[in-house]
Amino acid sequence: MPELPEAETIVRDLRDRIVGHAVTGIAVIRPDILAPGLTRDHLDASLAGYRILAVDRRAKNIVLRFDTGRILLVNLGMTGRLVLDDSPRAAELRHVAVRFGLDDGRTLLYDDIRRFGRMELHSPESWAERDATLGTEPLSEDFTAERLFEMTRGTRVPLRNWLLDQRKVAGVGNIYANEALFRAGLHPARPAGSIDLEEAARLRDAIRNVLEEAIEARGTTFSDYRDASGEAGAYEPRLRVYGREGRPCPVCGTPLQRIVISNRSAFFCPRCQK
DNA sequence: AACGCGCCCTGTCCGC
DNA sequence: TGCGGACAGGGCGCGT
Repeated sequence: MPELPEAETIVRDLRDRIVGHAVTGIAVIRPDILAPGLTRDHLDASLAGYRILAVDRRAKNIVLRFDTGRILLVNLGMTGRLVLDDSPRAAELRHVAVRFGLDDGRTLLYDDIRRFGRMELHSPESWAERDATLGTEPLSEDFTAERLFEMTRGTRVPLRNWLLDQRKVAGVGNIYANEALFRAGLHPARPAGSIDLEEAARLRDAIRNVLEEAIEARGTTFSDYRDASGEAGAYEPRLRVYGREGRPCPVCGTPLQRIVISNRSAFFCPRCQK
C-alpha cells in the first residue's frame, strides 16, 4: 500500500485542490470497495450537495470531512489511487471504482486494481470510535521512546509484525517497517518485548526519520502507488533494504537477506541488525 | 486475549 | 509464445 508517506502526499495535494468544493454526485462502479452495509444511495444522500471542509490523514487513511460533520474515510489497500481527472495521467486509470463529481466540473476518481481498498462513511460519533481503534501517530509529539518502550512490554511478536499492527503505531507498513528496523540496527524477527529503552529510542527515531524522508520524496512507488495527479513517488531508489535481497548492505557490504515472517517478506542485514 | 494464518483480487514476472 | 506458480506496499475474520 500506500503507507503513511504515500497517504500524506495524496492528502496534501488534495487539500489544496478540493477543499471548499462541494460534491455534486457519486457513481459507484465497483460496490465491493464500500464498507459492509454502505450503498451508493447512502453515500449519495449523505455527501451530494455538501462541501468538503478538510482533507486529513489518520494512519494510512485519507479522511474527507464534510460541512455536515460527515466523514468519508478512504483506505487505499494495496493498489488504491485517488486521482483528479484534470491531471493528464487520469486517462491511464483502468480500474475506476468510484467517481465523485465536484461543483466545478472536475471528477475525483478512486481507482483500485485489486480492490483491497475500502470506503467508510462516518458520523462524528462513529468516527470517534473508529479513530480510537488506531494507535499513535508516529509523527506526533505523543510518539516518544518511553511510549514505544512501554507499548512493547510483554509481547513476543516479531518486531516487524509488531510495527504493522495499526492499533499500536498507526501508518507503518511493510516497506517502512523494514527500513526503520535496518536504520535502528534491530533484527525484524526479534521479539518486540525484548528491546530495551535505548533500542526503543533508536527505533522511534528511525521510524520518524524514514517517514519524514519518504514524505519529502512524495512516497515510494514500488509498483502501483500514484499521487493525486497520478504520478509516481521518488523514494524507491533510496530504500536501503526493502526489495534488495542479495545486494550489499549500504553500511557494511554484507549481502542483504530476505526471510518470510507471517507470510510477508522481511529484508535485513544479517551483520548490522541484532 | 493475543496471535498466526488464510483470504479478498488483479497484474506482473520468472522459470520451464 | 504460453503457462503455471510465486509474489506484491493491507487488513479483516477466523480458529486456537
